[in-house]
Amino acid sequence: METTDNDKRKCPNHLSTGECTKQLLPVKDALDILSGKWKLQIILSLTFGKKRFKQIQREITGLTPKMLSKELKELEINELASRKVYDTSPVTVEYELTTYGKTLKPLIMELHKWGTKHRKRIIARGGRD
Amino acid sequence: METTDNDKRKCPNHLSTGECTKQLLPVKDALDILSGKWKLQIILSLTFGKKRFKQIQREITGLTPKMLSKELKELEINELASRKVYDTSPVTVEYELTTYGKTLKPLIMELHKWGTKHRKRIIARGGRD
DNA sequence: TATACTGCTTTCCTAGAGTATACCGATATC
DNA sequence: GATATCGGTATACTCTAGGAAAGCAGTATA
Repeated sequence: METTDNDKRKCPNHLSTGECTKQLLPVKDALDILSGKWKLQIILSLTFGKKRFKQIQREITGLTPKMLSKELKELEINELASRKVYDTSPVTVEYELTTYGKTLKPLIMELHKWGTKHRKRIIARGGRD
Repeated sequence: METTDNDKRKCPNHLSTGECTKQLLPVKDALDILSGKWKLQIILSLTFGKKRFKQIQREITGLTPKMLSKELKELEINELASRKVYDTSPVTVEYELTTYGKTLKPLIMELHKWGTKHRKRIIARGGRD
């Protein structure tokens, strides 16, 4: 399936089609976990420290409890965030990035950096589209 | 709407709710453009050099012409990629990252780096879930 | 008694993301 | 004439991300 005639013909920079496809695999894996409208925003919110459910919801505009709950579950399953329940009065739940979740920081920071420049750009042109 | 009682109460690390929300804005903007299953994969593919339609499709497994066409249009609209048509025999079309599109490289590289580590992790546990 | 807060869950719904398949005109190859 | 390649478009369909709204148990406040 690799190094066929098809394979070597077009990709510049010494990369065959098959090699390019290989380069894409990790990106695909990352995207599987991180894609969607909310996940990276939630993770960014948690990089500032542990947070409660309502607090996260308050910070992220437009985020409904249903989505937040769903996304937090997925983050837990993928071991990016942890959930701690405290047996207090109306129950307190805290979410926090795991050690593994914290490895996403450089990525998030790049996203934030790029987003900041991009935001300036679209504002300079008077809004988007 | 900001600096109310609500505002200062819970966010640790000296960030009020409103400040956290502000930090999230650029990330939201970036996500608006980059989210989805294919866009970042296409951009990564183009960081290796200019490519033709079919070549991109060949590299990215599972990508249908309809989606590719749609995503490329959106990348064009957002000035991340450019499209050049050559008046050859059955017509040649080449896609390339714009200068602006190239500013995404560090982000893509972080994604690739994280994805690589993540991939090892999930493979080590024998698949995901 | 009524209202409001917390941390959710549940139900219902829709827009649009994504898939599958076929087709187009041109040109070239067999 | 049959087939293939290139850069798509058309049609039709599935599926799920995401939104709106209500509810629930427990506490508190009035």
